[in-house]
Amino acid sequence: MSSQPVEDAAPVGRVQRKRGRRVQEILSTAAELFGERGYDAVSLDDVAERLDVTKGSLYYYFPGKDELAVAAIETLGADWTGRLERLAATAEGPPHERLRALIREHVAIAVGEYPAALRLFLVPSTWPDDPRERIKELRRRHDQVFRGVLEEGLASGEFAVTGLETTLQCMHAAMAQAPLWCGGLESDARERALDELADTLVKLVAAAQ
Amino acid sequence: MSSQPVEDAAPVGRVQRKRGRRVQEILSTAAELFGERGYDAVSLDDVAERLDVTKGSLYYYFPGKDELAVAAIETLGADWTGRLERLAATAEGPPHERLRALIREHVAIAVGEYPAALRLFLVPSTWPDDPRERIKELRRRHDQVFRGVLEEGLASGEFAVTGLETTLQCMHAAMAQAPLWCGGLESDARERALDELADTLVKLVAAAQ
DNA sequence: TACTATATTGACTCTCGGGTCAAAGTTTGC
DNA sequence: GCAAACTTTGACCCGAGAGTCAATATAGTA
Repeated sequence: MSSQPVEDAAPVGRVQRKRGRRVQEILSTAAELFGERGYDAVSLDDVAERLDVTKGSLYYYFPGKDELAVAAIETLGADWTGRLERLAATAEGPPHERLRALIREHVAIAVGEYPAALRLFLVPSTWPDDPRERIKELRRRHDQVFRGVLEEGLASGEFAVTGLETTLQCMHAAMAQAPLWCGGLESDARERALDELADTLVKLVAAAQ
Repeated sequence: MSSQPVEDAAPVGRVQRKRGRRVQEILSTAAELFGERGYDAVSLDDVAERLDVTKGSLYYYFPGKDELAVAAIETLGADWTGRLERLAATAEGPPHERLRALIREHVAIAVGEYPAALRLFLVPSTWPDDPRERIKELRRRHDQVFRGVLEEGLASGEFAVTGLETTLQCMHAAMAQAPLWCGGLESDARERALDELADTLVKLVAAAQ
């Protein structure tokens, strides 16, 4: 929004870029941790330890835990949604196959990398509006990937739903909870469980034939 | 709350029964609070305040926060499941109507009374086995109500599922998250949203005809 | 090399919330 | 009425974890 003087905006000095890279390192480490355990269960000491620095350093880059967490969650969300968007763009086949692939990839990421993602969307309602809005925005962009495929299938008559948004919410909920009940399974059993989950969720859009 | 005492009260003295009643008061108040906000967001001072006593009193009845919380969650779960069991026992009609009624009642309770119930099942994995097992047991009994209706419909051929347990997990997940996305709606809009949710979830068991 | 900007440290403060306990208050039973 | 049992209080301890900051180390630059 607020544009800066030209010399500050475009070609930032080497030092600035280095700082930028450091910020990214911190965010990506923090995203890992928050994705594994959720906001409450991660302390700044935890983040610092995984980065091999001390807590004080983090305050050189972020004003506080909340800001770091929101930025980390945005990093996590951008990564996750980005991968789904790429899949949606390249996947071939009829809508139900593409939808199934999306679901399958989503839960694979959830179970394997961000098992606590569910907790991240349970933002305490005591948080200020700005960060809550930013997290909702992540969710919107994420849902948009699924919504696209759903609308495609609805247009072609291959899908039918009671309500589009409700269907999306149900899918999202079931996928988000997947780590809870198949996180502990052996890898082959887990694969089968996730396959079954995908098949089950595809039923939500089945056209009565 | 319409629950019967969870604790088996063997000892008979008047004093003992009075103590038992006090325990139930505490549990039912604590269940309210934990159901509203979840474990982490409720302090013992909060529980004590709603009971118009001080924190110290709680330690006269429970050895610590965890024990109080687990007992309160069991109270909450017994109340909730009891209401669903009663509904399942009295409801008339074909399986899909009875299932729909169960779903509708479940989300009504979730949204109206225990909006944070979702958090209660996100038990930190650092907890000891005993309480975690007790909470899982609650979940089992709860699922059993739905499983009963599902099996009935499957037996009659009115339902078809990809996998019974997976279907249950999906239903449970979607119902648990309902408070997140229709908690803020006006009451009539909310009723419509919950109706739509119930219709959507019933699709999970639709037999391909 | 010397000087400056940047980055990191570690010891510090502060608050919150779980848990303890002796003392005071209340109820019970004789 | 009164002693014993039961219940509640409120002041206290403690550890965890967020946040602060002067001192120090490192990197960049002339």
